[in-house]
Amino acid sequence: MQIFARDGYSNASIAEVASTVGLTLPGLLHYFPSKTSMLLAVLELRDQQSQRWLGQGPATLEAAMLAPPVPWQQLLGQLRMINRANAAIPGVVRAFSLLNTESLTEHHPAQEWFSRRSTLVLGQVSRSLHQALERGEIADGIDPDQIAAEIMAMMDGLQVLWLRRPQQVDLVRYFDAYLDRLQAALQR
Amino acid sequence: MQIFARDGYSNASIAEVASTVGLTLPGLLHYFPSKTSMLLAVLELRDQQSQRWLGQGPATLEAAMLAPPVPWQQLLGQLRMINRANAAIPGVVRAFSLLNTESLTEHHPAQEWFSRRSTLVLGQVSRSLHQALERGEIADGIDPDQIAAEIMAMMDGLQVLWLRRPQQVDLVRYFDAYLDRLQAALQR
DNA sequence: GTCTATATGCGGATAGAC
DNA sequence: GTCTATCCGCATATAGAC
Repeated sequence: MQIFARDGYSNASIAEVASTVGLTLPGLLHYFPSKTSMLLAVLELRDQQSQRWLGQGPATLEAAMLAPPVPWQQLLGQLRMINRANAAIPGVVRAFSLLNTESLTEHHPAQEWFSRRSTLVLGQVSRSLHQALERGEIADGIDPDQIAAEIMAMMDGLQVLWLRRPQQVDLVRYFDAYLDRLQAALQR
Repeated sequence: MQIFARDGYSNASIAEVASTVGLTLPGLLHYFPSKTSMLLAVLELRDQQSQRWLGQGPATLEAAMLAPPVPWQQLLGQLRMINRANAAIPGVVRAFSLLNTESLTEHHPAQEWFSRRSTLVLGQVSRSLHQALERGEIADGIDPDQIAAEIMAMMDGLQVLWLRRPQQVDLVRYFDAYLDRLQAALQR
């Protein structure tokens, strides 16, 4: 994770990972047979972490999509908490910001993972808002898909800007301010 | 630009650039003495393009920061137009999205360029809003720096999401919807 | 201005000893 | 389980002929 955070995936050298953990390259490759398998292990680690954050939710991502939607106020609260937690682990955020765009290239081993992640996040937010619409909890004319994409774009975009200018960009305060305004607009 | 758009910078091979334009590698290096110089040429090209978009504005970026701020409504209109233009050139957007995060790594040759770009964009938006505040054109309690970072994060974040899911994410409509709501909130 | 040939280095991965 | 030695490919860049 440290090396991927510093160099991204394709630019990282697993030989350096090996020496960092006090092994030679073949020694490390005994545990992870290829560079790709190392990356997938890191992504899997993140999946486990996410599940811990989201508490006692459904076990698999598919199950989460099938379960009844989370109330929208609660969901936005969860996103605030995730963002807050992210602000304390810039290395992890860095790794995933780099991997996120890097995985836009063809045949990238993390492509599936990020595609899946966006499907999940967009889907969850969209479904929550859709439910709120049906119940008349939020204003008509709201497009759940648009709002969902907006929120995800803001989270990821703010992270990149924060990584570039940590002194000027306050990740927590800025995201909260954005969500405050969004919530006010939705409720109207 | 094509090759950088497909592979990013460090992953791109200038030998492939050479063969794409019908040259051998040394033939290409006759014009661009190094890979880095090619990248800088691409960035410079983008600078020229930006200047054309922003019309008859100040010639240099420094001059733009010293000139009186653009009225905020007009500035947001310019951002809408830039976003609209971007939607027609996914290859360029792709190249710069990849380079943007890639340049977060140390010693990356595009680091300065993107750092400078963020300084400029954040500064311009922030100054416009600051002026509007002084004139009482927008609501008190607005933080110009926060709003500026928000807008830039949204532009860059939406681009990445759009590149990943072009079918689901409508770059123009989503950004306009976001700015509509932001403008309404500012004016209140 | 463009080429062939080459220098040089680093990358991931494997063979096989211990 | 970890090592040394090695293979192989691809990268940027250079030398020097034409």
